[in-house]
Amino acid sequence: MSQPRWLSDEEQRVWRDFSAAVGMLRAHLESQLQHDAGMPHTYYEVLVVLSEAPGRVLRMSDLALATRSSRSRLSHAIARMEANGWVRRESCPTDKRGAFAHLTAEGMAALEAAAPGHVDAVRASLFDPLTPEQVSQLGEIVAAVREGLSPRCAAAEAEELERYDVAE
Amino acid sequence: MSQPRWLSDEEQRVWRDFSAAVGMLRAHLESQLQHDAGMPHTYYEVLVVLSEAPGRVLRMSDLALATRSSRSRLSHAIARMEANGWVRRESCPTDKRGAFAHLTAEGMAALEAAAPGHVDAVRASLFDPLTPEQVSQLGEIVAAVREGLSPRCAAAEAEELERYDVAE
DNA sequence: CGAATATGATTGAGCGCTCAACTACGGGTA
DNA sequence: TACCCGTAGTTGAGCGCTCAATCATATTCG
Repeated sequence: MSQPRWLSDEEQRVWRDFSAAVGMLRAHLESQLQHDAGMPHTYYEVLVVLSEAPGRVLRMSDLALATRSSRSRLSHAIARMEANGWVRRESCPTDKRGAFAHLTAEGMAALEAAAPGHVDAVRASLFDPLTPEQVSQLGEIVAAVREGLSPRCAAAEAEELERYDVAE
Repeated sequence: MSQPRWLSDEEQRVWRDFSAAVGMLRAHLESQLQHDAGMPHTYYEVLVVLSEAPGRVLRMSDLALATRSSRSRLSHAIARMEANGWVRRESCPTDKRGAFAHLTAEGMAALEAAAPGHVDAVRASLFDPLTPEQVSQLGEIVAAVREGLSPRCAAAEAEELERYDVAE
């Protein structure tokens, strides 16, 4: 750990290309959605998850988990989306702390209006440049990265807690 | 174009995993840099590019190009980084509109302090979960995506201009 | 030359995100 | 019952980003 292990030449090249490609992809999709549908990509993801939930309703916490978002971020997001008429908040009768987020008809309409353009953009910028073989390779690669990252978060949290224990 | 072409099941699965993996990776690296070095990843990239430039100086426009950033974003960023003492602005004598961004010794020190932790995080979260073969596959994939995205930007710009021509 | 246009860079407003409180409620234990 | 801690969700401040407008200087062309 003391001696920094730098990246190999190939790793460095791959990392820089990766960083650039992902950055450009994000920027491209973000701007496409913003221009054509007037929403950021994260809001789009919220609409997608809600639209697939039974009854188009989800507890805030579950929605945050499904969108890999913090509760705070989701809370701010839902506030805006509620102002847009895309979502309605409902309080939970069994747990008075809880809140539901309910997709409205207008929210569903906004999603349906946004989806085709977004899907086209995703295909054009990600899948079209790749061979079918590369698509399947990419599938395994991102699955491995995701796998490696999930426990890592847990470990970081544990370390964080441990630090608190030591400090106090 | 009129009938929306949806993603295949595999494409959808790959896209969602990709989106999740990239999001988690970004969040992880961003928070690591913010916690350990007190800077966002974009500032880190500015420091890297400046540190590799001859004389550690670059024109604002060139720096924006190299970091794939808008001039506006870079201008705001350099303003903060100058306040941090990491960068010094200098006016260009031959073109009075121009400005140079010059990496200071403190900026170099900040980069050197941040680099090992960041590189460790990149390796741990991206390269360690992958086989060497997957790394090389990923290299070709991101190169293809990047390639596909660069002309696409140019095309979008052209279309944008055309729209203005038609409108007025 | 002089007017129109193009280019380099900055600015301010508005938005989404993070972080650290904070409120409010639920569940466990003495 | 009363207390304490954990959980659900919200809030406000601060930051980085985008977008459009602006300023100053180059360049092009009638």
